Amino acid sequence: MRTVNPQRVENRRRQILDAARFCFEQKGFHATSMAEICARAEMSPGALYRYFSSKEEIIVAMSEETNFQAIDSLRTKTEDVKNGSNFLDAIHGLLTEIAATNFSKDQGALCAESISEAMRNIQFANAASIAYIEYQELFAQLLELGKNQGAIDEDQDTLELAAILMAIVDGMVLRMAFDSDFKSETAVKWIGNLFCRYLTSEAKDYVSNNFGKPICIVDFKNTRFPGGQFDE
Amino acid sequence: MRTVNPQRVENRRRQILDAARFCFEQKGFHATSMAEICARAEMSPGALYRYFSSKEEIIVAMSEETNFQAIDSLRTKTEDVKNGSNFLDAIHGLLTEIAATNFSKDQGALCAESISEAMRNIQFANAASIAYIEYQELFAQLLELGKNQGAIDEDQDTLELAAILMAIVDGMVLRMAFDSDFKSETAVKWIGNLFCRYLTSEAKDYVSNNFGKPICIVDFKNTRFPGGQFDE
DNA sequence: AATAAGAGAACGAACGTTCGCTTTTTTAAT
DNA sequence: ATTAAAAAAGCGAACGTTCGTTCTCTTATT
Repeated sequence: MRTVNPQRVENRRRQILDAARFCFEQKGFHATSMAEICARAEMSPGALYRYFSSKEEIIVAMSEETNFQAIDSLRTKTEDVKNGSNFLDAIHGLLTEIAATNFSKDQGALCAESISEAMRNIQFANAASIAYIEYQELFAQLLELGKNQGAIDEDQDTLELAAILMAIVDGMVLRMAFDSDFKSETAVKWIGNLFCRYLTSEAKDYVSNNFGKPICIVDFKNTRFPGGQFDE
Repeated sequence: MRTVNPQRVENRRRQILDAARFCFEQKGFHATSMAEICARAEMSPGALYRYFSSKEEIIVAMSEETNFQAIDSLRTKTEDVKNGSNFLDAIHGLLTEIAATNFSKDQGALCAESISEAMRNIQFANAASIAYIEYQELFAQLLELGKNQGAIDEDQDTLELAAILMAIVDGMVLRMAFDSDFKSETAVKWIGNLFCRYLTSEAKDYVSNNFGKPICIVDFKNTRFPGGQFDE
């Protein structure tokens, strides 16, 4: 009597999710057929359906994975600041990371389709909604730490500010999908620029004193922001 | 010998586009079947296909119509400022209009799906791209007029600023689709808030002097911005 | 009479999923 | 160690459904 091998199951699921992500990024959820995922995963439909019971389940699993990674990264940053790191460093690092993983045509397209999907698919919407709220609350926590360090005005509603900044990042991501002239560097520069406009005058002074540029045109990409340069 | 009646053709196309828009807003492009559009337009497939040769053609036509309307509205606003209207009034009016026509769950969903569609459908992408660039250039013109009125810093790249503001509005629209707690009023308030952060100190003084609030928490919705209140 | 306009059944392709069968692997008895 | 049983794993053709589109026939209009 043969028993299931959990490790093999895990490997197979990994293989399928990787294949699915590859396809979805290039063609989107609906334009990707199961046959294409099977081909990429080097697996027959019969085999694939042993590990996921539907296409929808694959979409949801892949998205949950993405969400989890984003939240995990933000959590790390927040912990760092709790443990004494500089708030502006953390923001800078976060933005760098977001730019690296999300600021591309493919990610923009996937992001757009995820939002469409959330509108039509209740299971997907729930997963996304939970992740969104968790991210927002964590981000608000980080901004709150920014307040403690005197970088953000006391009277800002950090939860709302978090939501707005997230929406802005999304807007940039989507614009990137849509307009190939809209570059990652432009988005990073402007997110830095407008974020700086929400800094306290103390935080602005700190940046100005260190880098000798008026804060209103500070450029995360081309000036040295506390914490160093963008790689590449 | 019977002749084609151009008026009837126009009416029929109108009927189809209205039906399509209704369906697309609720269910999206791909989830809406031709049968549903036919039902809503009270027309058989045979009849419908006399006026549009494919579903794609309907999608493109509907989107072009939307784009044209948005551009036309912006053009009017820009002309007004050219003819001596106050720049901040125009921005306020524009935002009011955008909020009324785009800040809803359905519009957000449609916007997301349009971006997805543009990624996969070259014809759609071209139409959207042309419209986007036209909108951006017009908006930059308007911002340039804002410079002339001393409301925006001389050294701002208005074309880039236009792109960023458009991306931000898109981000809000999409967030609204996704998160039912994210209200139109919140989006309007914050767009106003952050727009104000790009105003010159003269423009800020103008707002402060008239409304006695520090510009950094100015609220387009709850304070009287030059040009009046939001309806409803 | 001629043809535009419309109706609706039917077609055909695409696609997610299933099903019957084969192969591989594990287990346990010899 | 060998082997046979049992079930897991895998394969791929086929199924059933959905849906965009077409085709034929009828009706309306000039």
